[in-house]
Amino acid sequence: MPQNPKKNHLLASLAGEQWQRWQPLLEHVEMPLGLVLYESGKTLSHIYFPTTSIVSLLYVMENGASAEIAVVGNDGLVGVSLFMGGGSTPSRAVVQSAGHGFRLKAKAMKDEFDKGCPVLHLLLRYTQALITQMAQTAVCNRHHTLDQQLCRWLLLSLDRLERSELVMTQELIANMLGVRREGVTEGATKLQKAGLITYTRGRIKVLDRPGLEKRVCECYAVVKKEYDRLLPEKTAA
Amino acid sequence: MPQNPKKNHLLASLAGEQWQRWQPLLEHVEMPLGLVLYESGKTLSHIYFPTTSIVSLLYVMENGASAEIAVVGNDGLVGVSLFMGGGSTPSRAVVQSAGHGFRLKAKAMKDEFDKGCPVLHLLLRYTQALITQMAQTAVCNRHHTLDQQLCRWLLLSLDRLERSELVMTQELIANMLGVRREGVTEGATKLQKAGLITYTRGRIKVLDRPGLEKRVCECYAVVKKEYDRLLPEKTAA
DNA sequence: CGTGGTATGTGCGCTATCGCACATACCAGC
DNA sequence: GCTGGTATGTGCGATAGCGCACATACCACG
Repeated sequence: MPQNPKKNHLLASLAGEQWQRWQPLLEHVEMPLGLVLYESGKTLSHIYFPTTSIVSLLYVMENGASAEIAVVGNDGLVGVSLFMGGGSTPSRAVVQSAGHGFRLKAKAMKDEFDKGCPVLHLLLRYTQALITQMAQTAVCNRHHTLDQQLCRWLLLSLDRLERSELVMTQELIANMLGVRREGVTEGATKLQKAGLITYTRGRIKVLDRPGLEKRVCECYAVVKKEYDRLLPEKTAA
Repeated sequence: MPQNPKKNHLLASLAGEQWQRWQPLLEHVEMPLGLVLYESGKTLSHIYFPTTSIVSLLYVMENGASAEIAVVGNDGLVGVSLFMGGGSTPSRAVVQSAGHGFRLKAKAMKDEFDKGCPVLHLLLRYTQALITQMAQTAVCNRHHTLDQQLCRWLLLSLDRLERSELVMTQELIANMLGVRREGVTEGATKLQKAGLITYTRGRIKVLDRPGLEKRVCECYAVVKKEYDRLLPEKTAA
């Protein structure tokens, strides 16, 4: 049942009276592959809480090339700029793995945030975790090989879904990582030959997660550790 | 007089009663080259407001290589994790250009933040601007040439100082950009030959700022625009 | 059961950057 | 004014990833 908001870890950690207030405001939404939740520079109308979907925050360059800045799944929310005060960002949010989620009207969100301490602190801690993911993306882009980045990306995505299978073409992954499609093919072939994954026409199944973790660069662990530290409720769930 | 806290744009935009409360809490500090304001993972004791110095947030990898995640100067503050709730981050903050600044005790800062709306919103908007800088660093690392990144770095640093001269060896710049020192030498030589800068043993003087802006990638403008949008007080100052 | 479109595999020359090894050039202090 | 240390310039082979051009393979739909 994708209709359960509590599948989102942030929503899951809302308690008592807070939850009573939010529950009626949450609107269940389907999130098909490719749906754009917000466009660069546009004011956000809603804030999204993915449950069974994954959303990429990505920057699209003038020449059309792109690069992913961060991934958001059932661990978080899309649209921090709403409560951070900017109302928009220079990035785009696109559904990268189809599924479901919930959303909250911008105004309702902002009122809630300004009102009070419990949510405020939770949301800010989440934002800090997201900052870490962005920072680490920058580092990884600079220093690590395509193979390592592919592993990082797979693991980050897996952590944000319940399944061990991703519906995702190599072309799409290449857009996210900001590399050539052929490069992803090569990397994926290596992983396949090593028996870590199998994939067929847009479906990647992870067979050996520990194997991926052995190949990934330190960036993955840094991000994971920081999410666990800042959002311990999630780990418990 | 580097003793004037109002040289920092965030402090400058504090008004009336708010400012009255903060002023006595601010401690003037000298910030020599290489000073580490906080270490990866360590709890912050103070929050820093640079006035005439520049601080780099940088991630140091296991193998010792590094990459800059963002630059902070008189436009902002070092230590957002304090009010974001984490208290630490996986990055290090190092003084990259010697100068002065002010600091505030962690506890005082946190109390102020929790207390109230006016500062809270200012600080969050600043944090969002910082997020943009990080995101753009990731993009730039992925897609742009060393030459372009060098221009971006010079411009970002210049914007955060009052002078048009940077005290900075090529070795240091290389650490920030996460590239080889020789690469910086090459890039800098090109800029020198083009008459855009002159430099001698750790001193870079910018002769032709518009020239740099012509060479830089879009990343610089994206970041600048977002800072201006989110922190309009600064532009006025 | 063929057919067209999408997804994946592979080869090849090109370029930016790396890693390393030096050559020079500048400055400070004796 | 020499000398040692730091900063900068340069050359060269190695390589990861790019751009492009195709070859194949799979699936959906008629």
